[in-house]
Amino acid sequence: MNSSVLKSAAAPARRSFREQMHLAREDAIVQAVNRLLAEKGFEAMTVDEVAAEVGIAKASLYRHFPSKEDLAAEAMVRTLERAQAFLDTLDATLPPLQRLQGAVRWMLQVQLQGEMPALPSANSSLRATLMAHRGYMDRLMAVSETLGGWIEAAQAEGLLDATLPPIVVLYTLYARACDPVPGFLRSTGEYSDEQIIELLLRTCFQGLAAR
Amino acid sequence: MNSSVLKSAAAPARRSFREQMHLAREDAIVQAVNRLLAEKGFEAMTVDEVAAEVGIAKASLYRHFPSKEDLAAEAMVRTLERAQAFLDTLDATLPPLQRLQGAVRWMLQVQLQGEMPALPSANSSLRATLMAHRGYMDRLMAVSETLGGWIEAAQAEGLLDATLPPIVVLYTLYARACDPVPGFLRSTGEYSDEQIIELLLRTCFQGLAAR
DNA sequence: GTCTATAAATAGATAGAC
DNA sequence: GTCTATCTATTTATAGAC
Repeated sequence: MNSSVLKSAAAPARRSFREQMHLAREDAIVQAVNRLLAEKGFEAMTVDEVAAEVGIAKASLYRHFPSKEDLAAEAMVRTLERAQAFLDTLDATLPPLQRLQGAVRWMLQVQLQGEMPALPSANSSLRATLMAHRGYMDRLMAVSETLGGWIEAAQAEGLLDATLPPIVVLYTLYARACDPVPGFLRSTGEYSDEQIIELLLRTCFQGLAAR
Repeated sequence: MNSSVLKSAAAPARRSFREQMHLAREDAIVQAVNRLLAEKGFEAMTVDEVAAEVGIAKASLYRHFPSKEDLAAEAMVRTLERAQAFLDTLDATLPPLQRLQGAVRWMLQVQLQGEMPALPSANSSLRATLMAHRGYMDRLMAVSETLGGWIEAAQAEGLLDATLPPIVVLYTLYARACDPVPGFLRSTGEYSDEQIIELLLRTCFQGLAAR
């Protein structure tokens, strides 16, 4: 056997394997960040906790991500990608209003599973980082355009209140991702997660007033 | 003149003056805390910032309050007292549904004025402090009972969705105090505060779906 | 790339003079 | 009661050996 043949055949495979390991590790990191962001928010989450949860040294974390802000931004990006992927499965299979309800249902499920990273509060250091983060903003725009199209379609069909500006509807839907009500309801122990989601969908789309 | 007479006459007045100064200072402290809690939340707010905003040394702050948690708890208590005082002005003057809407309107106004302290996120160190804080819990119960009575009355009148558990309605109303939508809408520059409040009242009570 | 060890900055809280 | 100065713990981030 020619060693150069071996090399040319094995080298790509080994690099691919390494890359997969690398990606798998980064995935574990981002998952831990996601969970901690959901549990306690950006300010209260510490890099030490992330490292401990992943099971690696803190210095190793900084080989993967340059800062705590970038760590959080990456978690946000992954969540937006998950969201877009889910929206794509809904697209064109249902009437627009039901697609919007499906989107809210998904957000509530992810939140109740403890995997929805908390939005940065008004003046967080994270907010500036995110606004300047190209990957984040691009994906946020993509999701917003998908939802925005559904909103206008649902309004055109007369099923969604057409007197509400679409931006108001969009923000109201987004806000379900960090709604404290699901957590409060769960802490009462009175309702299952499925019941909580159905209740929230009703208050969101039908409102509190009698119909 | 008998000095003991002078003393007995003057001493209470001087102590009252001192007490007023004391209360005025504590009020300034709590106001600063309130503003900072609204702006950046408990974790991101630092005691140094509070001291700087009040214009006193940090050590002086700790003569008034034993810890950062107590500082925040006192701000919460004051806000609950303001809320209860406002609710009392509404009581028995309007139908229950309009009283509930008035309560939400008040919360949104206070929030837009930057005076609504942010609720503690799920696992905040503040949460444990608050749950054990007698003054806070008492006032929270009082507000909840007032609102709870109105909710049941509005449901009995058939104006509020009677198929929703009252606790769900109560939590949904409370959540308006930390709703991120008003801030997002304001940042677009498209709407006045009054318009934002009316839009939020509509989405809250009428829902997003067409009627 | 991972680790241990440590820097550098900042947090909450306190000591002690006045 | 207020101040300056400081303590102690914790945080983000890095250096340098392997």
